[in-house]
Amino acid sequence: MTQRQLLPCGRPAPEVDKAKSNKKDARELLQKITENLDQFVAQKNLNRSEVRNKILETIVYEARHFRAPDLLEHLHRRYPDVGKATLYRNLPVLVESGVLQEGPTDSDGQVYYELTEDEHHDHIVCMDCHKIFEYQDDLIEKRQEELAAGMNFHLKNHRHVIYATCQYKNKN
Amino acid sequence: MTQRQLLPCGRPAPEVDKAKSNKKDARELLQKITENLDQFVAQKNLNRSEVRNKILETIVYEARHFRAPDLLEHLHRRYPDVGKATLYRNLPVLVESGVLQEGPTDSDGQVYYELTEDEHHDHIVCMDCHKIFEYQDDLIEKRQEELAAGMNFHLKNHRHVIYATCQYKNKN
DNA sequence: ATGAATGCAAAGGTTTTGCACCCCC
DNA sequence: GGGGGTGCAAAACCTTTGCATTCAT
Repeated sequence: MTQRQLLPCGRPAPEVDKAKSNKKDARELLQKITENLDQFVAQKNLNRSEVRNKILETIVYEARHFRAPDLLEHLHRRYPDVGKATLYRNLPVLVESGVLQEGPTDSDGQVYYELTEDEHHDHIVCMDCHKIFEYQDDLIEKRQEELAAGMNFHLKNHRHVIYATCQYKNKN
Repeated sequence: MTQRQLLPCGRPAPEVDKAKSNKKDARELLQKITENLDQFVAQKNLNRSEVRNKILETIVYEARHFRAPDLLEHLHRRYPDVGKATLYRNLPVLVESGVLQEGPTDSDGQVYYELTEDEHHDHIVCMDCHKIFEYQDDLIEKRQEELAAGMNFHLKNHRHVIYATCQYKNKN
């Protein structure tokens, strides 16, 4: 079981930055998800688009775990000329293509997106101090595949969030 | 492992209505969550409020599983004079008090609330036909308690959603 | 040439906030 | 009396949509 810490809004806490660099190298990751997207685009007879690549790039370099408005902000810093409507029109495409998935909501109901190709992890959030930790447990991973199979479903994805209180009593 | 079906928006499918009547009797449930809320209110030195009781009542009788705007609509049908700001101001209180919890998001990212005191269940949603099934699995329930304990967290709650495709190939 | 993708601005919907008033303790 | 709690209206915020234009194939 592994564990590492994120700040409430999903940004990595300072001590996790090292862990972040352990993630797939950004260039490699970007290339992989670009391929995935291209494949989806081809299959659906859509057109390739430069803006979508800018969005992918921004996600990989700035916000692997984000809410739509956050990504919009990052995107505008990198590419001020991209319209927000375009981002909002593309998010569902990225989800459909499997590049993105919805991540956990924080304790205030905000929906996050995250890269599917990034390391898989689940989340445990502290209801007192609102810190978000990541963990990964093979037993649960395995069990839910059995469950889905038992219900005649083909498991595609899942989200597991534990709400709890941690031992550090720093409220808010 | 139990399973029953909800419509995409979380409303019970017709054949589940029977199951719904198996739930805790509404009056009893309302009383219980009212007590829970009262306790929270006392502990936090808040004031009791008639409007909050109206909200609880509406939740129990109209919408045990809802998005904020849905609840607002129900509330206004029962109590047209309650301001929407009041509802939005009270939702976080109800979550903090433990009466409500965030439910699963549907595949379009909408956040739902649900009664904590209602039967516990997790959700499996079909990414093709968007049906939502409920299930409950003791092994996973137990395992995540161990996990939380192992991380020195005190487990309060959790959410587990499986995204999958079901065997019925009825897209949309 | 055709359908997809885009930017802009406007619209739509949801949630929050300021303020005056009221109510609970 | 003081600090919640409330309703109203306005504001803020997020997301979607219409439309004219540009782009990819």
